[in-house]
Amino acid sequence: MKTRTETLIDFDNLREAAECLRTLAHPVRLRMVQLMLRQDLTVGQLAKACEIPSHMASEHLRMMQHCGLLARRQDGRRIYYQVAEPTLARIMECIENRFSDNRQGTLR
Amino acid sequence: MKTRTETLIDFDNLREAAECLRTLAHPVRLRMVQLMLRQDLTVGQLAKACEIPSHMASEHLRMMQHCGLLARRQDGRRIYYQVAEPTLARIMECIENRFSDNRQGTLR
DNA sequence: TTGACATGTCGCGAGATTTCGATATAATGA
DNA sequence: TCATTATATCGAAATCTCGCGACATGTCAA
Repeated sequence: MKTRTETLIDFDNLREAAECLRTLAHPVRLRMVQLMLRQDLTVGQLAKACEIPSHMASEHLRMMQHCGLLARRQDGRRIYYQVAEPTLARIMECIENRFSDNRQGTLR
Repeated sequence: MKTRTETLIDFDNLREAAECLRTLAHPVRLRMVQLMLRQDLTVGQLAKACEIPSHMASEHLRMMQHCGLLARRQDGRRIYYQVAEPTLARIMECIENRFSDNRQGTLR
């Protein structure tokens, strides 16, 4: 049986969690995660979908890989990134539920 | 039946989602949310629990209220904040599962 | 080997965020 | 009213982030 304080995260882990969230907290990176959860895409395809130059897409993806959210796979000169952290899919579900336009008006 | 593109959030909403996540993405604010999900606490109590001066607690709380995550209730000169966004509880569950120390080693 | 393509790295300047002390407001009790 | 307590606001300094152009690397096809 778990007490509630067992799930109080210690401060070092909170710092790490905050870093991951801060990395995720960018409109382009959120879109990229949404796309990656739906299909396998290269850096260039993700860049095009987000309407940014591919060298900037590369940087966003590197940031997310760096904090463990993404994994990288190479195929020739194409690089594919995919979601590596299962929790991320669940968090995106929450966000999609809350921020999709086709929702029954709660807040705002 | 939903197609997947129905849940692709438009860019304005992504910006808003990113702002909420950025607001959440701070170790002290994460701790505060954890505490508020467990019990009703005043600004001063939250400040003490987080070992920060209460005027800084006040500022963190204001930020979270500003983007709709918290609600504010006054009782005399005490102010109580509480989680107003149901999604936040679900996101914190995800984070607690992923970052609690008593977990079966997945990443890292 | 050469050229083109795909991705990654570097460093800059503008702007945002964090932390903090000082000060302000507002409610309470003596 | 006056002092005290609880919370909030302001403004400055240090630090971090964003978007970008310029350049670098690595892979392939001819």
